[in-house]
Parts: sequence; structure tokens; C-alpha cells
Amino acid sequence: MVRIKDIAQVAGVSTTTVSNVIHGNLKKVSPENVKKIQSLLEQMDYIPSMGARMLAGKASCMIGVILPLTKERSLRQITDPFLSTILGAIEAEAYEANYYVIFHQADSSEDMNVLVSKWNVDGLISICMPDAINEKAASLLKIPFVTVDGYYEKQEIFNVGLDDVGGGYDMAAYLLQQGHKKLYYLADGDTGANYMRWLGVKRALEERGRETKGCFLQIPCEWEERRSFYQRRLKLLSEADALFFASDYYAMDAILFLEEQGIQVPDKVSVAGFDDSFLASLCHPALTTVRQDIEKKGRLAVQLLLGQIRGESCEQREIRLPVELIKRETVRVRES
Amino acid sequence: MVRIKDIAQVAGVSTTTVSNVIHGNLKKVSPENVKKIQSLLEQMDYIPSMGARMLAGKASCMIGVILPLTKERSLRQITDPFLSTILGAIEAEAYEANYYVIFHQADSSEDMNVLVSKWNVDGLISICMPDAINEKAASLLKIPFVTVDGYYEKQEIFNVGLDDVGGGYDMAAYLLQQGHKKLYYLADGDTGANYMRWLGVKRALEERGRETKGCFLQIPCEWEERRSFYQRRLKLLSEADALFFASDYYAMDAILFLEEQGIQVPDKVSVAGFDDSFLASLCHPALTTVRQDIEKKGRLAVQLLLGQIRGESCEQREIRLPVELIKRETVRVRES
DNA sequence: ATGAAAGCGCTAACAA
DNA sequence: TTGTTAGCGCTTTCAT
Repeated sequence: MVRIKDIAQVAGVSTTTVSNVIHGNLKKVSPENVKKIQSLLEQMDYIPSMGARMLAGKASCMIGVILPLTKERSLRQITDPFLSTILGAIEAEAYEANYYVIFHQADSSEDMNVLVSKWNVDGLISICMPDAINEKAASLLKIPFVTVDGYYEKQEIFNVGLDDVGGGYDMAAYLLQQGHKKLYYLADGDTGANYMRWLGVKRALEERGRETKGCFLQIPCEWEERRSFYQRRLKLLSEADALFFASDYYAMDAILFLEEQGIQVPDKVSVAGFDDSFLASLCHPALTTVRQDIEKKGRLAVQLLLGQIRGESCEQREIRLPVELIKRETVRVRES
Repeated sequence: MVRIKDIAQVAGVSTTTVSNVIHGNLKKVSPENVKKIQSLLEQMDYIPSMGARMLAGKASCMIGVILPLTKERSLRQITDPFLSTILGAIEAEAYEANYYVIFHQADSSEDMNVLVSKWNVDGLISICMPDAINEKAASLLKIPFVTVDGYYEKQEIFNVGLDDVGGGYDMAAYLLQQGHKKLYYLADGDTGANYMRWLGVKRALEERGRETKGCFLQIPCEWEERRSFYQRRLKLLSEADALFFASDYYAMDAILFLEEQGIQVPDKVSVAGFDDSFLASLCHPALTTVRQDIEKKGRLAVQLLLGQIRGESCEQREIRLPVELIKRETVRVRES
């Protein structure tokens, strides 16, 4: 291992000088030394010890990414293309800024704090966590913090999200317009984006004087539990006109279940998703869904975080990206 | 921030004693002190600084996971359910052993070495990298190293893989048995598992006296390039009887392209995948594929790595998990 | 423009 | 059984 000390020794200068060159404080070093040290750094293959850096200074050049933890650390969550795509986007964007990503599944603000304190991460991105946990985390953590898909009443938490209400509204309006009477919205949580999409659905229903009670179904994250949840509500499902899921993944998963039960999609029931992940177009029948730009969401979250880390003053704490209704094959016109 | 020193002060002992309690060296500490310090640790909410730990000792409690880097850090790779699933499994298994995961995309052994040196990771898992890069990395890196889906001539590299030859053979034999004459195997690389699956396919063809030349098509990782690759070979694809892809993801992606071109699956051409990821059963027509246990693969890779880290002598450097042919709907009998 | 030196929090060898 | 102490590699203040 090559240390700064080694470089300094060979160059015949002090460690301070080498450190200055490394960090681009070139005004403090004579041009000749800059040259010499830079080439030495290259030649001798100097690789900094991040451990020493994080101990000495404050920056760790590491950002933490928190995904929600489901029971028994199941993989369901990350298997959802939404999460893997956003994770990839975050890594890509962080890499370009010379940051590393440490990722972790957590279900409380304390968990997040442990990650932060242990690793001295420079910033944290929290994806799809319940709003209450994010709010606690925001006040607990003393580092830059950005959430994805959160909604907050008062607190000024940095957040990247969507026009979820609009997405929910558009899809519900479309379904109703296609002649569907009894429709359900299904999500695995009742906060944040999940809830706002419901508000959109609700508004569309109310505008047409429809009943909204009982139309929001909260489904379990875990596959097995979800299965038995559906099984227990077979009657409800088979009598529904349309099922609108808060993610493509759940929609596809449900279509599989429905078909197994002999409930054809879209002949017996229409199904819609949310995300327009690659799943939606890859499958047959192709999924009607609400498109969002997942990659952009991830990249923006990192940019927002890095802005905070760099101490830039940020005009806008809240970014809401647009969504778009994508009509494909899982929704058909239903005669009344 | 609470440091060991703070705990020691309150407890009225030295830092060494506290450190001993933290690390479970309880024989060196009096029972009363153990009790006192343990409760203090809890009460005062002590969280170790990993930076200090990795600087002082050797262990960083961090394992690196390397995924192949495609051009311009695209997300295609991690979007593949195979990669996201194995990544999730690795994180889950590592977490249970109190290890953190730092993940990174790399395309050379030097890149891997930078990750290792910078972060002082205790071990590295390399997924789906070309064999040659893994071989270089194995000799370059001085830390425990486990690869996934590699094949090596001489070097004794720890590896978790599959019976790829068998999987390739079984699928090809099945396709031939169903009356397919002209079949192609398509993979995004020609080393490691990708190549061994081809060897299986080749053997099945040869056993039946079929021509094998030109039946292995190497496809680009990038979506756009892959598209134009298919576009340029439209004639070949439309005249094929069966297309066997090295992953479900590529198979599904190709089905979409084929259908767009008016080439029905499986009526005009049969398609098969590899992995049996959730994609395969979620889609219509459901994908005929070769099943592997991705989660187990990831967990075993971590176990193998931790074994090395702990210095356990390991009887077996090479694990090959079984595969299973899963017949679904994308392959049909083809009359000659 | 350069260097000496203190110290970040922790570990481990050694002393007591 | 307990404590003292010397680093680990790096940053940063303060002299020079």
C-alpha cells in the first residue's frame, strides 16, 4: 500500500504538500512540486484510504441509500424493477461525482442513524419509506437527507417525487370513462405516494358521484401474504371491473393470480399499473400504466443530495416530476 | 457522538476494557464490568466509527460487490431481475453476518483493486464478470474473493455457479425433440456461464448430427445496440425455429421485438430463456426457461466469502448448483 | 511555499 | 483483570 507519506518521501516534500496537491489546493504549492507530485501519484499508484479520510476529515465520499425493509429481509422489494432501476441510477449518478454508494434495508429512523453514524456517510437517500419515518429521520440525522416519493405537511424535507395525485386521477378517470363501474386501488402502504395516488383516484370517483369507501385496498408486501390476501377476497376481485395497482410489479403479479383463478384480463377485469417499468411493455397483454421517469428520479435525488453536501443554497426542496397515462392492453371498454 | 472513551470515562475503566466488552472478549473483563459496560453501551447509544475501525484494525466489516460495467454506466444490467435478485440476496446474507455491502460497477481488475484499496473491504464478490478479468483480479487482490458464474482452467478461484452445460444441453435437447430444426443460442458474452451453456447446446446439436456453426450469436448488452443487431438480422430471426437466450430478460426483450415485427411467439418461432426469474412466469405467453436458484447463489457466495474471511479452511472452491428445465408456453411443437 | 505536529476513534501489544 | 500507549493514514492548523 502506498501512503501519502511514501509519496512525500520520494518527492522530498512534506505530507501536507502532497495532501494539498491531491485536493487541488494548487495555489499553496509551487508549480514544479505540483508537477512532480502529480506524476508520482500516478506512477506509484496512490489509492487513498477512505477509512483514514473519514476519520481525519468529515467527508467519507459515501452516500447511503435506504430501502424499506420487509419482513425477514425478503428480496421482493429490490426485485421490483422500480427499486432496482432507481438504485442503478443512483449508483451511476453518484459514481460520476466520485461518490460511493452503501445500500441498506431499514425500517426505522434509528436504523438509518446507525448507518449514518457508523459509516459517517455524507448524505442519505431514503426511498419509498413511510413518511413518518422519514420525518423522524430528518430531524434525527444531522446530514444532508433526500427522500424519494415522500409527502410532508410542514417539515421542509428535500424530496423527489411525482405528480401522484394527477397520475391516480388520470388513470381512474380513464377507467371510469371506459365504462368501469366498480374499481379498486391497491397499494402496499397508505402514506406518501401510495396515498396521494389514492387521493387522485378518490377525486375522480367523487367527481362522478361514485362511492369511494372500501375502494382502497392495502396489500401485503410479502408474496405469500399477498396471495392469501387475494385468495380471501376472491369474490371481491371477481366482481370488480378494474383493479388499479400502485406499481407494475404488483399489477403483473396480480394478473398471474387472476388468470390462475380463471379470471381473464382484460375480459373479466381490467388491470392497470404504475411506473411503466420495462415489465409493462414486455408482457402480454401489455400493461396499461402510468409512466414515470425512474432514472431521472434517481439522478435528481443524487443531485439534490450533492447540492446539499456542497452547501449550495437550494431554491427548491420539492421536485415533482410529471407522469403520463400509457394505454395498452389490460384495460378494455366495459359495457354497462 | 459517543466514543469508546466516553463510555470508559463514565464506567470508570479504560478504553481497552470497553473495547474488550464490545468485541466479546469477556474472559478478560470482570463480570461486573461486563454488565456495567454493556448497559452503558446500550444506554448511551454507542455506535462504532467504522472509519476508525478500518484504520486501526484490518476489518472493515464491508464486502464489495462488483457488477459488470456496461457502456456509459447504463442501468440495463441491474434492471435484469437476475442481478437485482442476487444483489438483494447478497445484502440480506451479509446483513445477517453484520457486514455491509458497498456495490460498484467495474470493468477491469484495476477498478476492483481501487475499490478494495480505498475501502479496505474484507472481501469481494464479482458477479458475471468475464473470466479473464476475474483471473487477473484473483491474483491482483490480496483479499478473499468469490466469483459468481465464472469458469477457470487452472486457477483455484472460489466460485459459485451452475450446471450450465447441463442447462444448455437440456434446453437444446428439448427444443430439438419438439421438432425445431434451426435453433440459435444468444448470449451477451462468450466466457463463463454464457459459454458453457453454449457448450451444452453444441453437444446436443452434435449428438444429433446437426450443424453448430453460426448458431451462437453474441448480442450487445445495450438496448439500442441490441435492437439494431436484431433489426439487421431480421431474416435470420424470422427463419429460425427456436431462439434460446442466456437470460429471461433477453428472451422477454426479444419476444417484444419479434412481436413488433409480426413474428409470433411461439407460432412462428419458439423462444426460451434462462434463470426462471419472476419475469418468466409473470408474462404471457409464459416463458419456457431453465430454472436456477438465484437467491441461493447469492447467499452461498457470501457464505463462501465469509468462510475465507474467517480463515476457515474450505474443502470446496467450486460450487455448482443444479438447474431444471421449466416448460411453459413459448415453445411449441414444430412439424417438420 | 512548506513543514511539524496534533488529533480523528479505535485496536492491540505490552506492562502492571 | 486492567490500564498505558503507540500507531493506523490522513487532514489541518499554525509556524516558519
